[in-house]
Amino acid sequence: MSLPTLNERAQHLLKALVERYISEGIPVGSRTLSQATPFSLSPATIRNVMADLEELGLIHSPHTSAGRVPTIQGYRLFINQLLTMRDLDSAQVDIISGELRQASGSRQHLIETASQMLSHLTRYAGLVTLPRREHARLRQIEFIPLSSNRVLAILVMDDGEVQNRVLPVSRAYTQGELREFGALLSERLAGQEASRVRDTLLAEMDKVRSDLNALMREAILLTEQAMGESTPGPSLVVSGQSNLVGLGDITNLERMRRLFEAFETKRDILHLLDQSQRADGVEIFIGGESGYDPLEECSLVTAPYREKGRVVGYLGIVGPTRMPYDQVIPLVDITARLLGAALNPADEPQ
Amino acid sequence: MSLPTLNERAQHLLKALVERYISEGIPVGSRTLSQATPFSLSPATIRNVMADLEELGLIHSPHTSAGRVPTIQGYRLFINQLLTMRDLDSAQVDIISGELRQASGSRQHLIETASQMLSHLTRYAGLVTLPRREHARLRQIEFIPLSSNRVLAILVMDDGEVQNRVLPVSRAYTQGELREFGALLSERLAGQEASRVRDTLLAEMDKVRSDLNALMREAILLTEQAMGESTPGPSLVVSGQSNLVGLGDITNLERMRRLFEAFETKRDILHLLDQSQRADGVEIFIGGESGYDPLEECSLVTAPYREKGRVVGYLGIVGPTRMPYDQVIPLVDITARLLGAALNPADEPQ
DNA sequence: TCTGGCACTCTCTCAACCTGAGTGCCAAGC
DNA sequence: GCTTGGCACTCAGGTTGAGAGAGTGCCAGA
Repeated sequence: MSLPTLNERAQHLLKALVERYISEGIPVGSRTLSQATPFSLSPATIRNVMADLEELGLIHSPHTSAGRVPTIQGYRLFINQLLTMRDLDSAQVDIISGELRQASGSRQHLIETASQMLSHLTRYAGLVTLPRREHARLRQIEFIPLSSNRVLAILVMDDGEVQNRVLPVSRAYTQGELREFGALLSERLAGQEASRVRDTLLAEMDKVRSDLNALMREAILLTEQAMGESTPGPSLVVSGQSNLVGLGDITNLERMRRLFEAFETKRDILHLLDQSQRADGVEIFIGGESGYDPLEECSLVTAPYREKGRVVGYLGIVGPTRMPYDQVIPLVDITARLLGAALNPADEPQ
Repeated sequence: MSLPTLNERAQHLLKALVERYISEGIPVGSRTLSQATPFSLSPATIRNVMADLEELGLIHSPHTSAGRVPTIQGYRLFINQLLTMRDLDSAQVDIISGELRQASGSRQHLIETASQMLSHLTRYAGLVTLPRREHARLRQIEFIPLSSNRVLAILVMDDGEVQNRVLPVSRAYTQGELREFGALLSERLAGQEASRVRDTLLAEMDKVRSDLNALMREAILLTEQAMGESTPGPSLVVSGQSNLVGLGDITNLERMRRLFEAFETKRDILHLLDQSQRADGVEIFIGGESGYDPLEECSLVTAPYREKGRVVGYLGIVGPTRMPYDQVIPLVDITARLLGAALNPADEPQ
């Protein structure tokens, strides 16, 4: 699957062809290309080069008398070697950072805003995964009685995230009892990373099992349960899906249905994003490269975003394979950076 | 806009025609209808009746040599006067109540499950509004310091709902100070309905303004702010949108795009559901009856659901106008009832 | 190695035509 | 007066064939 090496002329022609096809959306013929390129080659010469490119699997004809269209490999070579990025529109950057600043009150809101920015500015579908919480530290745990057999557990994380859950319990507890458990557990667990809390709790149970009274045991179970089902909501925020409806490139209706189904299910796309962590920056899956069938006629442009230097999530867009990569790639890149910046709250400004 | 009254024969024929059209999806001709009806009338006679029905605006021909199709008014009359409901599949009822029981741990999860049930069982899009919280009572307020200029406010409601929000503050507060505010406010406000908390707070401020210290004032503002932006997330849960993609009836691609946009925006659909409160039970908007353009070629079947006897939200489905109402209506109805039952947690079982 | 020329292929569009389905209307029958 | 069979008419949809347009492949010559 390695990309072939091309001489300068072939590179130039492939670049011109892909750019032309991206902007016009119709197969590019030799005549068109001969006019669009500064080499001033005749259409016939160009045809020869195109025949070579076709043999290499970089372009192909939909039919005999149509022009040429880039294949997935053609796009891949174009993006890897030939693409010249467009400068970012500074107005766009201002919009993104402004909106993100406004939303910085709530993590959830921040993620949603980032997703919307991506979809609005690209006119495709925007994706953002919720930031991973495994490195967040526990600050406090509280239990509040709701009724004789239901207790509300509240977990407060160091960064202000709150998780809560109603737990069924086997007997009634007083407010005092529950407050005491909360204080006890908070003391033991505060400052620990959430991902380790479970282990600590289990170890604790082993260590002191004999003199552990039933209440403590129950409290530990409660906490574990509350930690376990971390984020109940969706862990992927999709927006602007409707942008993909009339996109023309996606002709087959059944295929479109499956694409939307994928957006609803979220699981597979999330998995895909999680796997894209090979690269440090923007990563691109063209057409079937992702190996995920519903995205067959789409491209996925993703980037990781960071909190305190650690990658905690991914964002990106899904659009047609025929997409102005030179604009979209920088946009996804900058959005990831700005989201990262917005996630690290500026304590003590000035 | 009042519906015409029909003689028995016309009613019978209209009913047969609508049922036939709903099941087959192609315009119904006089010949077909003559075979399908027990009256044993000749096609010619039926043509006469159909001409009358057309004159009344209940059916119409797509073109000269096609059969007849119900108009919106035809559907309306059919639903209001002619429809005989199908008995509910008891297996379906079991599925719904089972899934809802499993999800009863979290309100959010419950709502999402209900929406998914609706979409799975109808094969259309399911909608559920989040339950209105205005009658929930406040149980407790807490403030937790996050950093020198950010405080986390947590509101716990009587039913176990928790809302939280990071608030920017102008100076650092100690944990003790904040705990004290929380206790004070909790005492004043506990047991009040959330919708009145704001007023109470304002009155309180007026009453004791002179000797109110800066901290108290700030705490009140904090609380108000936290109450104000009640539910930050979406207040409508949509699922199974992708079911509507290949639906055939929705031919126009642009129309479909706008339908999906409507699902994303949510606001207008939410508004529509809120306005459907005239009726006590299931309500149906056929095609353009809703007055909302993106739903032009769709029908909306909704029902309110209750908590403690009070209507707190709406659920329903969006599908094509040509829809098996006899099955969908009972399904929406029972789902609303079961959701209501699941929302009222059975304290002290046995 | 590049170029012009030429035959060839294929899609797309348009118009003409045919068929099948269903209607509207009319006159005859019960 | 309602019902029925008959008949002419209309229209959508499928098929066919011709023509235009675009682009290619290949070849011979510069």
